[in-house]
Amino acid sequence: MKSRSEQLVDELGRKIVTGEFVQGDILPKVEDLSEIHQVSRTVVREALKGLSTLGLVKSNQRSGTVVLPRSEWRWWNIDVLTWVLEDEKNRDFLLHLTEVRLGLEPTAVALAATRATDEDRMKIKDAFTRMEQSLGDPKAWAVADYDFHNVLLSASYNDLIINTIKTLQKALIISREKTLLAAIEDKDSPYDSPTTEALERHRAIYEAVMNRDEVLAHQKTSELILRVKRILEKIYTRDL
Amino acid sequence: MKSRSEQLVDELGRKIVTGEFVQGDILPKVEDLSEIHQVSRTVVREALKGLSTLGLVKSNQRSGTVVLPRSEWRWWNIDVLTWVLEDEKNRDFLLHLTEVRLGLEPTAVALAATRATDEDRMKIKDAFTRMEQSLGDPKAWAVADYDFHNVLLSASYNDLIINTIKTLQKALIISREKTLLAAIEDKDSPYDSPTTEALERHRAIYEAVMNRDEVLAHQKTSELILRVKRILEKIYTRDL
DNA sequence: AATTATTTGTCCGTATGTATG
DNA sequence: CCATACATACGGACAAATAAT
Repeated sequence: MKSRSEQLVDELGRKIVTGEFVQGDILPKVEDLSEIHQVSRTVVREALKGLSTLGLVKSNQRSGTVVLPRSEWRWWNIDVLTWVLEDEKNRDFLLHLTEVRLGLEPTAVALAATRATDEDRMKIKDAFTRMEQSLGDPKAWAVADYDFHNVLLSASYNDLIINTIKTLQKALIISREKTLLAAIEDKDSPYDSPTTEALERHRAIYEAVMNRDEVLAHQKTSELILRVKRILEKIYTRDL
Repeated sequence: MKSRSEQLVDELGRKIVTGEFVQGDILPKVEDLSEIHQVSRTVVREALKGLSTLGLVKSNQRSGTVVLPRSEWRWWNIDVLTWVLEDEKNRDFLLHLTEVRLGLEPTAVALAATRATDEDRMKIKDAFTRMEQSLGDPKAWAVADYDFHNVLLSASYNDLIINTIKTLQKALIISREKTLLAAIEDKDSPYDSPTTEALERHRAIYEAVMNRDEVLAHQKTSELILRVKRILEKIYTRDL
C-alpha cells in the first residue's frame, strides 16, 4: 500500500507528464492542495518535495511551485519513465528508448566480448544452448533469451551501463502491462520470438563474443536492435 | 545553504559510496542517529528517505536500515555520480563513464544527422566556424567546442539521450573541481585542446552531419571518444 | 503459534525562518 | 516594509511490520 504522499506524487506527476500541467504552470498552493486532496499540509509538502527530486517542479517561496521544462526531468527515475511510457501522447518515446538501447547494448556486448571471464563464458554458452533447444517453445525461449541478454550485460563489468539498461527494461515491463504496447507487440512483434531467423541473429552475437571479437559483437547486436527500431518507425509513420 | 537533512544525506551517502558502510550493514537506528548528529528524528527520517530514493539503503521496520548493493544504486543521480567520481578507490569509474559516452554520443550525432532542422544546421555551422577561428585561443576554443557538441546533441531530438549526456557532463565538471581528474587532464589531456588534429576530427563529424550521413557521423564521433578511452586505459594500466 | 518488543512509517500541529512581489 | 507562501525543524501519537521469545 502506498502512502498518501506517494499517491499524491503519482497523481500530480502524471498530470505533469501527460501535459495537463505544462512548463511554467503554477501548482495550487500547499494549503489549497491540502484542502483539495483532503490531507494535511505535511503530506502535501512531502509530495511536492518528491516532485522536486523528480525534477518535475521547483518550489519558490512567495511565487509558488512551478512546473519545470522536460529538459529538467529525471528521466531515469522509474516512475517518470513509466508515466511517460504509459501516456499515449508520448508514443514515440518508445522509439527514443530503443535509440538508447541502440547506443548502449552493442557497447555493453562489445565490452563483454573483451571482459567476460571463463565463468561468464560458461553461463553465456548455457543460455544460448537453451535458446537453441527451445525453438518450438515460446515460454522457454523467452526465459533463455532473457538470461542470454542478462549474462552478456553482466559480463560488461560496467555498473553504470548495466543499471541503465536494467532500469529501461523494468520500465518497459511495467508499462507493457497497462498500455497499448502489448497490442503493438502482438501485431508486429518487434521483440524476439522463437524463429530460426532470431536464433541465427543471436548465434552471430554469441560466436562473436566467444571469439572475443568486440567489433563484430558490437555490429551484430546493433543489427538486432536496429531491426526493432525499424519496426517501431514503421508503426508510427503508418499510424499518423 | 543546505538543510540539515541534506547535509546528513551527503555525509551518510559518501560513507556508503566510499565503502565505509558496505552492503548489508545496518545503519544506527533513527533515535541514535538523531542523538549522534544532534538533530530531531524528523531530520533523520528525511535523510533516510533521501538515501532510500537514491537506492543506497532500504529501511525495514524492526530490523533497521540496511545498506543496499551497488546494483541498486540510482547511478544517474547527480549526487551519487559525483560521490563515486570523487572517490579515489573508484578511479576506473571515469573509464566506465567514457564507455557510456562511447555508446550514446555517436548515436546522438547519428540521429542529429537525420533529424537536424535548417535552424539546427545553422547553429552547428556557426559553432564549427568558431572552432576553426579559435585554433590559437584555448578559451574561445573551449566555448566553441562546448557549443558544437551541445547543438549536435539537441538536434538528436531524443530527450532521454540529451538528458543523460548532460547529467554525465555535469558530474564530470563538479568532480573535476575537487579531484585528481584535473591532474589527469593536465598531464595527458584526454579532452579536446585546440590542435589541428582535433579540428580535423571535428570537421569530419561536421561534414558527415551536414551531408546527412548518419553512418559516417556515428563512426567519426565514435573515433573521437575512443581516443579518450584509450588514453584513460593507458593511464590506469600504467598506474597499477 | 501466539505474544511481545523493537524499529520504522505516517501523519499531525505548531513554531520560526526566509525569500520576494 | 508588509504580506505571502514556502522551508525547516521539532516532538508527539499511533500504525504497521517483524524478529525474538
